[in-house]
Amino acid sequence: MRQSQLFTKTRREAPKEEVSTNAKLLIRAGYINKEMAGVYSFLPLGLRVRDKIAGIIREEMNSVGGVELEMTALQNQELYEKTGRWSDDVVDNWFKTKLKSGTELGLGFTHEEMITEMLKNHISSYKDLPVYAYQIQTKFRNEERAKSGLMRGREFLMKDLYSFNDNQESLDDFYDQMKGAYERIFERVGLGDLTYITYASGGTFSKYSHEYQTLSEAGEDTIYVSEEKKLAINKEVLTEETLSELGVKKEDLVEKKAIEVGNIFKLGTKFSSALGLIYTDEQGEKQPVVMGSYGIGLGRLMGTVAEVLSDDKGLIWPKSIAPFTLHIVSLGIKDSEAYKVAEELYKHCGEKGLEVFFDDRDIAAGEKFADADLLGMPYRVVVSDKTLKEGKFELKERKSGEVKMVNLSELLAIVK
RNA sequence: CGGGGCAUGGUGUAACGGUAACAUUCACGAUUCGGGUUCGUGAGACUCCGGGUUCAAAUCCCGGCGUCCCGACCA
Repeated sequence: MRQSQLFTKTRREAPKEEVSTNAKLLIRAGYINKEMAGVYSFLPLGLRVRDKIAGIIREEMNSVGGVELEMTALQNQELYEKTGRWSDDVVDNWFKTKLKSGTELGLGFTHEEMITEMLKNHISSYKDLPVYAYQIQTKFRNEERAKSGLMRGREFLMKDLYSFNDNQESLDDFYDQMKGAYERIFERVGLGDLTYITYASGGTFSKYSHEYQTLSEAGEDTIYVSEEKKLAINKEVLTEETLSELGVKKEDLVEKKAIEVGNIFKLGTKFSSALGLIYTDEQGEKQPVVMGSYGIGLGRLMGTVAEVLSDDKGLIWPKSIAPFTLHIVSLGIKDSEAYKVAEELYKHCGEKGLEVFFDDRDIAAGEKFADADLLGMPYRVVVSDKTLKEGKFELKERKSGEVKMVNLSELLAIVK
């Protein structure tokens, strides 16, 4: 893509009301636009990042047998009455609205009820199980306090997978597979080193649920990390009992702030019993389906990467989720030799299947460099009279700042 | 939901109770061309909304909306 075609503009300064690093940088760089507290639009570059994240999540969900669908945001009251979750006293972050007829509706903050109800049309025998269905869909939560940019929003895209198994053992087995999938997701988006599986409160049907927590001062959660075991314990379940069960000593744990980037949860038969999602087993007995749910907030994940992988100059995207891999900066004005060479390079890289962003604008070099740093593509290549004289390209890695003079094939090999 | 802060051109900041200023941005013209170059000319504001005090309110007081932070909450 040519930068001259991108309508978003970078800013020198972040809006004063934004304090969090992720919001400041993403707004300054033109990745997102704030509509109101906790509600952000995704602009072209931001959308590309979010789509990349979605792609990684899809691959990993599919790899453990997930099948994608999409449910609606509008949800009906009756369904939630059956599980007791319609009342504002029980769920305090509902957005509710009404049909013209006066019938009340809810804007979905989650989809356990809806998918369970829907699957009654599709599951009746043990032969129909397991079912692993997921979606990447917009959730609405009327948070009393939205905060920290993309970290806690009122409208946000979430991947939610729901598992349906015939018994606890098969649920447990799938649950472990999901742990693997989640680890791979966080690894692939560049947060692997900072992300810990974290034991958290499990609710009615299981002792623990698991959160994936990424270390960051911007986090809302306090966790206790065991570096040795590569796990953490949420403050909310830090008890003697937990410690002995996990085989860790209190003194080996380090208290840290962290961002919850994902969570997985065994639901048991809470929803299937309440809504009547029943199957017939091999013996002809009726049994409630055993469920689990598994969430990742895409915006929050993107915000987390922006938060922990950036520096004072701007964003630093891992190649896997960068909007573009290579940022070509031409320092020549239109029709100059440098511009022509840069354009050739742009076309050539495009033909090679590289995702390239071409700064073809006729502005000062300093501004281009500042923008490139702010936008944070993994690699920047400069084409100028200086580099032409040497017959090479100047390649800079955003993360390390390392600069190399390379020829075309070297360039392609590194950036690939 | 408790507590606290902030609201002024698109953005960031000034302005003792007395004509709203500067930077940036934007437009035009030069200049420059490896780290937001330099200069000129212009454009852009019912100072968040509603009340009140005062001869006079961006400024003081009350209420509201918005927003940020701390806490509480958080499948």
